Amino acid sequence: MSYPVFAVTVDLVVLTVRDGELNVLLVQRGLKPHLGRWALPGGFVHADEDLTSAARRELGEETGLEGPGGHLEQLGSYGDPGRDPRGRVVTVAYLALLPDLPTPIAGTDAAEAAWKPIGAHGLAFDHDRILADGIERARSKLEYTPLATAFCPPEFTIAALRQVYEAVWGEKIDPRNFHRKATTTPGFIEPTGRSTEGEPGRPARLYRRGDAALLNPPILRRNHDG
Amino acid sequence: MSYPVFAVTVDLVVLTVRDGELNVLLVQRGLKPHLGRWALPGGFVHADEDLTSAARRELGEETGLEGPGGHLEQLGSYGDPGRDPRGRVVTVAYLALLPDLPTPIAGTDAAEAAWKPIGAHGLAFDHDRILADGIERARSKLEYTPLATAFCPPEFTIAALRQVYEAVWGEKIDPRNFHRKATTTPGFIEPTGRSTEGEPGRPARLYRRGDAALLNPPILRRNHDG
DNA sequence: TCCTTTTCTCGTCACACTGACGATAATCCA
DNA sequence: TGGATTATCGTCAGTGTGACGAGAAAAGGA
Repeated sequence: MSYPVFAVTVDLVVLTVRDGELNVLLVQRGLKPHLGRWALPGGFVHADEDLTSAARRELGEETGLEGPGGHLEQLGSYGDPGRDPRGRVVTVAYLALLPDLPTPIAGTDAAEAAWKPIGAHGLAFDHDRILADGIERARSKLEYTPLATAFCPPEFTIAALRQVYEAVWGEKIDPRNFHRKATTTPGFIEPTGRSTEGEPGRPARLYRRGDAALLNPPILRRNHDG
Repeated sequence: MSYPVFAVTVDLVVLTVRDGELNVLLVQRGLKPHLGRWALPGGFVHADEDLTSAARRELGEETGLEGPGGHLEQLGSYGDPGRDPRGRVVTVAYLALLPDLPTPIAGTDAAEAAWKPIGAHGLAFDHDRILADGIERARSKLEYTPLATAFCPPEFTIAALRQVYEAVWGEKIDPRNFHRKATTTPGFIEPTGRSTEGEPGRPARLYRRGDAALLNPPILRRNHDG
């Protein structure tokens, strides 16, 4: 039996919230093709490596951290002929949601790595589309899952959680209604008993993520026809 | 630059509703490996072929029909080393939802093709897991999208639409509440003006799918902790 | 024809959830 | 000490939903 030969890569859409804004991890390519252009971090899947393991390895190489917290899931595969001038390359994209981390480190084949606000970048390959798909997946998952906590450190305030929603969705949310929603949705968050100190305003109680896999009822965006 | 070499296949989770039961299209393998075992239909991606095009081609070869109606979307990729004894094979799984069709035709490399009720099959490769993922995707999508109409012919009654939900979710739904929900959710279905004839009971109005991409508000299952 | 059965369609009611917003509590800072 | 700031709790009207009653419109049998 004969069949076409492919190369397989993983590419990562790594999202975090910095200063109330949704950011994506990009690398400046240090190799051809698209040398010097910004792209999603990624690389070839090794010969005896699981797809998810490859994604985790790349994530560790690019961020230097895969510690507790955070979230990694498969986003989808992209394999148009001609998407990579080197030949027939199928990429399996993964979506990672991380709490705000120190500055990323450049990988071996990247000249530079940096957090960038989401928006119009002219990324290499078909990475603009992959990024758009990842953002839409994140926006959607915040509605039905407790994944917003993946953007937060292990202990967080309800206000910090609300700011995650506001950053990812790009819309303001009433703090009082969100507080009620977060505290009454079963399994979403659990109180730790501790509170913040030294911050302006009334101290806020600290929570950790709950054990629910789905939010019931969900937290729905106002208007999204997409 | 050197990197590992892969083969890429597409596999299809083709679902339909027959006699009030959710069915999946399976083929009996006519080639090694796993000769004689049931498996999801699929095949290798051609040298100059888009992933989605490959999925559509395989769907046409297996069902003999890709006419109007129905739905096809990418489900996910599976690439564990060792999932295929022939070597390193990554498969891109697609989910297809179709109205009840005539008996499928066996493809070139399949001994037989048949609709089977979903349940415990000992499928070839990792197809049991892919099938489970596809079913869960379908169940979830029925909540937030008008995709239940993909299981129906171009014109259908509200009762037929409700039976799709009941078959996919495996739970009974109150006909009166579902009727209210289906008729008041904007963009879900549109009346055609026609009605059924010759069936027992009061004639039912016929509808066609609306133009909404998302159901707002969604139609939520009762209890699903998954 | 008349009655029963079947299924569709419309209504009602209580309850839960949500958005809008007021009010109070608890801290920091000048 | 007083003002600014933020967190937390309450209230209330509007909306959506589950449970259920009841009428409408056909087929089929006595």
